[in-house]
Amino acid sequence: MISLTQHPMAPSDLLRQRWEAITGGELDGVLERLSLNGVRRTVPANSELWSGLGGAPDSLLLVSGVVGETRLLVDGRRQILSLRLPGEVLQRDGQETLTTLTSAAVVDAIPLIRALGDRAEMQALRRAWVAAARADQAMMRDQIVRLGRLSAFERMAHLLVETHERLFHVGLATPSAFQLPVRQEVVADLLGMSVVHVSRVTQQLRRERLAQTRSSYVTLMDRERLCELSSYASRFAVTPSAARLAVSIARPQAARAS
Amino acid sequence: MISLTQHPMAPSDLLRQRWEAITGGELDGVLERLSLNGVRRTVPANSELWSGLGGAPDSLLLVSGVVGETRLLVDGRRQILSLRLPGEVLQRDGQETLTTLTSAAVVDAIPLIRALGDRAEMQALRRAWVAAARADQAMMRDQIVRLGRLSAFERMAHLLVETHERLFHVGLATPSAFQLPVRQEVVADLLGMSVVHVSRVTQQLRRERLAQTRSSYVTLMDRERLCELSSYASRFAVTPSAARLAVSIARPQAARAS
DNA sequence: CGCTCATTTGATTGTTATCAAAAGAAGTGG
DNA sequence: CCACTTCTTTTGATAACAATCAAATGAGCG
Repeated sequence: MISLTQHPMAPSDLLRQRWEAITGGELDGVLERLSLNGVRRTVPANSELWSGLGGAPDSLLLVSGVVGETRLLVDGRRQILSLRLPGEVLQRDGQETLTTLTSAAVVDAIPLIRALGDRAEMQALRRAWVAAARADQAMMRDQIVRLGRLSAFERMAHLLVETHERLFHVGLATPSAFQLPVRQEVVADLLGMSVVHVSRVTQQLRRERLAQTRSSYVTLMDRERLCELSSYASRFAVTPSAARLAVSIARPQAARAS
Repeated sequence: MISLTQHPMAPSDLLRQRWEAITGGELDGVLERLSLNGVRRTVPANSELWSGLGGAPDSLLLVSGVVGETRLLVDGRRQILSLRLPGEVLQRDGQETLTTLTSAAVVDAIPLIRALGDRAEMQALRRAWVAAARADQAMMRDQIVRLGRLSAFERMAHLLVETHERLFHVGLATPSAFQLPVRQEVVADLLGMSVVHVSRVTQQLRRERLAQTRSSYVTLMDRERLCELSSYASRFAVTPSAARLAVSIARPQAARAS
C-alpha cells in the first residue's frame, strides 16, 4: 500500500476516485481539464491550515496527509470533529479550525469551485459535488451516533472501518490494511476518550483478532465482524473502477491477464 | 410565552424571524410573497414524517411541534441526532428518519425552494438559505462536541441554553423560559445518556439554581452561568427585530408607549 | 548512548448505566 | 368525582465503564 503522506497520485485522480466512489458513476475527463495538478503546497504537522499557509485560497484539495477539524475548550479539552483525508476538499469556515495532524500537501481548489458555477456541461461535476457534501454530512452524523450511543470498543471499530473504506476508495489502502499515522492522543480526541483507554481498546481489538495496529499501520483482520459489532453502514457505492481495483488487488494475476 | 405546539404565528413570520436572527439582516417582504401560509398539515406525535404523511413534498417548513432526526441501532439503542424546532425547513434525505416527538404542524416549503432557484432578485433569500444551512451544520458540530467532550451535566446545560436561544429567536420563548414538551427519554437519546441520569442531572440543575423544569416548562434561572459552564457560544447575531422583541418582553409598558 | 516522546501497565477513583421498585401524573371509564 | 390503568419520573442500590494518576516500558532520533 502507498504512503498516506507521500504518494505519487495526481490530485485530480484522487478527487475522481473519491467522487466516483460516492456517486457510483464515472466522471471521466472532466476533472483532468481543471488544472488541479498545479502548485502543491506542503504544510508541516500540527499547524493551523489557513494561518499557517500565508495567502492560501479559501478552498483547498487535500492531496496527502491527515487533517483534523478541531475545537478547543477553554480548559484545554479538545474535540476533533472529523478527520479529513486525501481527496477531500477543505473549505475555510469561520467557526472551525483545521489542523494538520501529519505533514500534509494541498493544491488550490479554486478552479474546481469556479467550474461548479459554470453554466456549461459541468452537470456531472455539480452532481458529484452535491453528493460529496451529502457524504460529508452523513459522516458527521455517524460521528454523532458513535459518540452518543456506541461504547469505546464499538467506537474504535467503527472508526477503523470507516477510515479504511475512505482510504480504500482513493487507492490508499489494500483490501484489509491502511496507514493511520496519528498518535493515539488524536484518536482519543476524535472519539471522546482518554489516551490510556485508546491504548487498552487497541489491545483488546488485537487480542480478539479483529484489528491489529503496528506503528501507524492498521490491519483489519476481521472486517466483517468489525462492521457488525459497530453497526457500520457503508457510505459508498460500488463503482466500476472500485470493482476493478478490488479485483486487481485480490487476484493480481487475473487482472493482469484480462 | 406561546405554546410550542399551538401558536398563532404565520409560517412566513416564523421563517423570517429565524433567518433574520441567523443572518443579522432584514428580509422584509420577500417571504410574505411566497405563499407559505397555505395548507397546514398536522402530524400526530411519534410518527415518521415522510411515511406518515401521504404524498408530502420533499421540503416542509416546520410550523409547530418538535421533530427529531433519529437513528436506530439494531439492538434498540436510539440516537437523536438533532432536534428540529418551529421555523426550520425539513428536507427529505434517504439516510435519516425524521420523527415527530410531539404533535406537529408543517406547510409545504416547495415554493420557497423554487424561489431560491429563481434568477430574479432572490439574492437576499439565497444568502439567508446558505446562512441557515451553515447554522445547521454548526449545530451539528456543537452536538459532536457535546457528546464527545462535555460531561452529562454540561451537556444538559448546553442543550437548554441552545434550545432556549433557538426558540427565543422565533418568538417562542421569553428571555428566560421556554417550553420543551418532550419526555426525559428523548433528552436522554439526544444527549447519549440514560433516562435515569437525565432525571438526576435535571434535579442537580434545579438544586444549584441554574435551571428549573416543571412539566415541560424550562426556566433558565442563571443563563450566564449555564453558558459559561457548558462553553456555549451563540450562533445568532443580534438583529434589529430581535432587539425590539427583547425590549418589548423585558419592559412591556415601554414598548407599548413607544 | 542518552534524550525525548509515545505507549503500555497497574491501581484507584469517578461517572454513568442498569436494575428494581416506589411515587407521581395523566388519562379512562364507570 | 373516583377508582383504575398506564405512563413517566424519581429514588436507592449496585455494577460497568472509562478517566485519572503514577510509573515503567518501548520507539525514534541526534
